Amino acid sequence: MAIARPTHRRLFAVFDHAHGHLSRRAGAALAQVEIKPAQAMALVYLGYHNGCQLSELADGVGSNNAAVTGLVTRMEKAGLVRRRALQSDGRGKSVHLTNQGLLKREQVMDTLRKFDEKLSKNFTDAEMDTIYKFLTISSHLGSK
Amino acid sequence: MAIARPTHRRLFAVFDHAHGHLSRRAGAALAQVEIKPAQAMALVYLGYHNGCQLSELADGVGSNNAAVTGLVTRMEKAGLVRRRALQSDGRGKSVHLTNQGLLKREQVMDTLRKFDEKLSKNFTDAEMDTIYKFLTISSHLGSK
DNA sequence: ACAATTTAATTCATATGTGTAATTTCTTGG
DNA sequence: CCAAGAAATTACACATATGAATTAAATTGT
Repeated sequence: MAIARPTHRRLFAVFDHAHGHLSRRAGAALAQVEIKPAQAMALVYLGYHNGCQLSELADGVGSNNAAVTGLVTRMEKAGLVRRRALQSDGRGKSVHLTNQGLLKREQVMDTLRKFDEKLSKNFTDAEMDTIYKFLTISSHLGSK
Repeated sequence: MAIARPTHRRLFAVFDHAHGHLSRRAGAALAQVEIKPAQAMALVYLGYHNGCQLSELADGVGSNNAAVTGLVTRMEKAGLVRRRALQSDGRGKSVHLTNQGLLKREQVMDTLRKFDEKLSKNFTDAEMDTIYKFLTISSHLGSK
């Protein structure tokens, strides 16, 4: 057999392609609750780690510090979160959900729950475990 | 069992998180051949569909028409591709790899091949089939 | 204590993606 | 042929991501 493991070829290209389409679909769904995907992801993460620092949020949403600075600034302007200086470390700042941010997060969670169901409904539990494992490992290949 | 299919929860969030990290890693690898991920994806696609129209390229890289206009403009400026008017349809334009673009594409393919190998080495063929199926289906949930 | 290093956040220039509107060019029904 | 609609591309405003450089604050080695 001359062609080995053909389905494994161009894995990143296929992954990136899928992300482009999925991200657009998710964006359309999230537009119904008037929020952009990046801000929605930040809201979801903050629900589990409210009051974390900007750096942690950056890693939590798969982004970097520079991107999160702008993201949090826009979200602050929209009244979804607010920064607070750390007493323990003069360099760091923590990010906190406002009441409005909490409310928006619930709408986001509802929207994403439906979206996730559509995404996973054609797969068995075992298959989803494999997919989840792949995504998790990919996130930690070189977190730095 | 109160908690059903826990690993399936927050699927899109996990996917987006993984893409963020992977994309950064790929960007670092591709920086060695001095090209950005989006342009690299376009080069890869054009290798298989040289001379296609902008619209087809947009779908091929999981993006949209407006994004591709700017992308092709930057790539044209970099000497990697060039636009050509269609004789058959005055509205459309086709995109063609230059010799420089072809050369760059080979470097990109080498870089991505190594990257893909790292990504897939912890999975069996059967698991990769599942992952590939998930990514492919995700791309076609609602292409438009 | 102090200089060198490290770390957190920011700023900047640039690249990229998205929706909406405008432009130009087909295509089609009357 | 002409008006209406559809299609391909572009223009525009804005949100987002990245690397590099900057600033301020903490840490470390001596």
